[in-house]
Amino acid sequence: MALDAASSLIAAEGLAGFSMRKVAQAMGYTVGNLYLLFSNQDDLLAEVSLRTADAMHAYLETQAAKGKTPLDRLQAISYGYIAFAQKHSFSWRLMFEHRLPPEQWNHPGLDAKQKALFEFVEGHLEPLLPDASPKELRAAATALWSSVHGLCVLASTGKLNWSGLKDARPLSDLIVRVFVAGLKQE
Amino acid sequence: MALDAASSLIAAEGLAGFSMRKVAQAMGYTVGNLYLLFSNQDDLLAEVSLRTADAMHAYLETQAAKGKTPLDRLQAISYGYIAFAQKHSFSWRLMFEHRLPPEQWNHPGLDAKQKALFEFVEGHLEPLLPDASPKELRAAATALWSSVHGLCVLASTGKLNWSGLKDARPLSDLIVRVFVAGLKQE
DNA sequence: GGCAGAAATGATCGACGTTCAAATCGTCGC
DNA sequence: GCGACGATTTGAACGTCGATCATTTCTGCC
Repeated sequence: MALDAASSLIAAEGLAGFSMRKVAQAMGYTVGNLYLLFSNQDDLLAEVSLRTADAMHAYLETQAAKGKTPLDRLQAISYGYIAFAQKHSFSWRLMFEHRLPPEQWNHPGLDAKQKALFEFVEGHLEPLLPDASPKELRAAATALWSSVHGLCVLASTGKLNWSGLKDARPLSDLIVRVFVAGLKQE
Repeated sequence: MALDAASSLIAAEGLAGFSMRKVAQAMGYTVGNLYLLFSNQDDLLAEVSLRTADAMHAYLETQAAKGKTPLDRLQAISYGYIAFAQKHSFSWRLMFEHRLPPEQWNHPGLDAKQKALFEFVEGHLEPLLPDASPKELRAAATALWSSVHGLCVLASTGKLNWSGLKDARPLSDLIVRVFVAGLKQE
């Protein structure tokens, strides 16, 4: 329930408006108590990120199921990613803006989530590349998903506003379509 | 020289280790003085980001000049981007991790730099797409550069470590090559 | 009721961004 | 040399933050 309060606060105010005191107040406890549940603020935020990652992954699964062809599914996943990032903007951004102190960069949970997400994409890319080796497939999935992620990042931070491109979805379509077409040709 | 001190501090300790007091101490002044030069911390950091953007742009120009063919040049630019992000990791990350308060999202300087960077890529993509309309060209350049950026972001935050892919450059090559190949086919 | 162990508290610390009255400095006329 | 006045610089003060931990409060059991 500390996690509930923290997630709500992040969703409402973002990382900038977040504080341990606000979380404590929202859950009806005092600050000291939070440090009995989490070792520090980073720890709490990492748990919130984990939650968001789970929710996003589940959402992407439902979106992927809507596609008829493999290419449809990849595009549905990309759309879902963009939609999730826009709808839960603060929570989504937390996953990337909250940088753990480097000594625990290899957070076991977060690493596993990252891996699961990439493998999820890999699974949907595989039918389109029947002749690819596992290594090639992994590289292709990583490259494709990094691309979609980059688009999402720039769109969600307003760094594409300078051009008239206010909707990221056509660009997402372009990336997936062109990337898959180029890959088949390799 | 306030900017020099601030840039050095960011380069050395990153956004997490940054404080107005440290900047003041590094330049031999006291904190109050900084607020006569910059309206607040966000303002100072925005100026540091601007500097970094300029330095990066200049560096990418030199890298682009090394390529013989248009495709070579695009790949050289991508390599340069990755190299810059790795070499000046903290400074580069500042440009994206430092999120301005939303009321001044349209910082005139930063927007101009963003635009210049994308148009720079656009200029190098153009020879490869002689038949594209200006709108198609812009979309293609935006998509391509977002992709390279996404790869760079994930690589620089260690979020690709789960797979064995420790070097981002092969993936950069893959993205540029496959993307251009797919585009030609559109 | 009394008591031990668990649970929760909140005063306290140092550091942060930011402000602004006060102190210091530089440069004139005399 | 002196005084004076504007420009420059200071650093104490305010409120908030993450984090700590001695103290208090609660809970279940005899």
